[in-house]
Amino acid sequence: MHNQLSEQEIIRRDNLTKIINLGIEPYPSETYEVNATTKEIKDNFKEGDTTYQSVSLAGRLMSRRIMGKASFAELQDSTGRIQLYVSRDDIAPGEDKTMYNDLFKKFLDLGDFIGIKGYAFYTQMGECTVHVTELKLLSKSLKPLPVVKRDEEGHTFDAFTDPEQRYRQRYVDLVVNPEVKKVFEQRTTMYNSIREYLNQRGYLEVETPILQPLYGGAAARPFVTHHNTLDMKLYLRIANELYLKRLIVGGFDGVYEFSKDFRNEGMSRFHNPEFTQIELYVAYKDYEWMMNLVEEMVEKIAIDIHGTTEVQVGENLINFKRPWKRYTMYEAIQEFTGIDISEMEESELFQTAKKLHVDVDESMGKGKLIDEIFGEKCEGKLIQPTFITDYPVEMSPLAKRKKDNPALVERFEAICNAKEICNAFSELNDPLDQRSRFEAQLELGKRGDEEAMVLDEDFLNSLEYGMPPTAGLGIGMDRLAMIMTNQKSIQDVLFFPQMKAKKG
RNA sequence: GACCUGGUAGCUCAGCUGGUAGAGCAACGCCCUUUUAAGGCGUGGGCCCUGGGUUCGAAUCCCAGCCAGGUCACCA
Repeated sequence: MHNQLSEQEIIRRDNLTKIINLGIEPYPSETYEVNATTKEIKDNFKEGDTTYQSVSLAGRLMSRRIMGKASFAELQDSTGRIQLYVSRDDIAPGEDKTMYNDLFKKFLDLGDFIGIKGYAFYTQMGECTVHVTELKLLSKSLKPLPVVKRDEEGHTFDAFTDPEQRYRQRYVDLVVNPEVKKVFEQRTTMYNSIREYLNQRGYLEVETPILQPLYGGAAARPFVTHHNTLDMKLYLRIANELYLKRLIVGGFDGVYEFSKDFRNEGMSRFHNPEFTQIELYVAYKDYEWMMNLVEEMVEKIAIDIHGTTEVQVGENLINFKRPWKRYTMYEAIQEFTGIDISEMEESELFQTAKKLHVDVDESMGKGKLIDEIFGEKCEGKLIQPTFITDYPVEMSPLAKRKKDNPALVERFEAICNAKEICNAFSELNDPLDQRSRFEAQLELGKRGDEEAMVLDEDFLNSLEYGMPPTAGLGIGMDRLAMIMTNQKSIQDVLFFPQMKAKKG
């Protein structure tokens, strides 16, 4: 890093002092009253209308085309851009032409925040424009923004595309790439849609600890921290599952939380160290009931964002319209490999996996083998939203066993665009079974599995008081946002994705 | 973690098998009162990611490193 100023930065600082010398405050603090947005004017103003004849707008100056005593410029506010027409004798009506000749033409720079008053009209070229009668500097910009231009056919010139700069300086990305803002607005629509759906059903949005003395509810390596006063080790949560279930024990019928979770693992275009899940727990329900909820809720999300159940994701047009296809894991494997593994024992499964060229090794148990075959042969082919049910018990230490087959659990995932978008099950509420499942996890931990769960004595204590039959759900909000907004990388649905610190 | 690709002006990029660093936009100066991605003419602007090496000479070749993207591996 060098903190040498560039030529353009020096010029802008110079302009700043010239503005101050004119007696103009470059960073005024009073409210600037705005009575319209650029979008509103462009959408509604018609030639000859008496509306928008006294507008007040504020935003950034994004381009300037000076033609002597008159100029065209563009103002960008949070809703878009509109053209401004600035004539010398309007903003500097008397003898003193400083406002136009110096301030507007020389001392303002692209990116400066200005407030303008004026009236809307159409130019001879048919462009909706605001004729400026008053102009005020609201905040001076000292660094040059990238100048991105677009023509009528939507071709972009000199786009600001370098991913590293876009993510590290998201503020610049947002100013200059309007489609980026849209992604994040859609992400928020998704959250609002879910809140609306769940609140309407009477479920309570809650908050549970992020700093936890024990981490649980998922298989992952945690971040570790330390509390000075208590002098104790704390973990950043990897999930909030065990806390929400304690609330069900406590007597709530339905609780949910948008949970920022943290996992100390590798990064990829599907993994950021901190990410968001929504988890939902509803008493007296099971996973079948929860499947219906997911279908209905995700269908609503698509409609709230796009106005239709169909969403274009890369090459694929995905339709979230209910009902979605449902397979048991065995059925899915049979569908995509033609092999029925439902009656197979471990050795036969192992041979089958090898025959299918699935990468397996001797350490894998029956459940893991099935999961590997599914992951390798089926998941990638599931583009339209599909439920997969009945997972092996070994993979699911917090889920309830199936009545008719204790090797399986009442669990489902929804797969969409070849990726898991949710995970849900009938929650295990038998405290004795839960204890033995935790103990099995401890064994895995002793054998070196760094992601094995730890035994949470207080959680078991809560189950011993009694938890009603409960259905639980987790949805990866970032992954779902990627699908709903058609983005290839998780970094594109997070404002500030994690980046390695720059040296220097 | 492995491999591949990249890092040059504020932005987007050229710069071949080594010979003093280039374009467009942006900036600066001058001319222009309804123009439009880019009006005309002119002018500046670079630790060429960092550190070593080879060479008379390195943006370019070699080695090491940093950062990023992609593919794969790992992974609820």
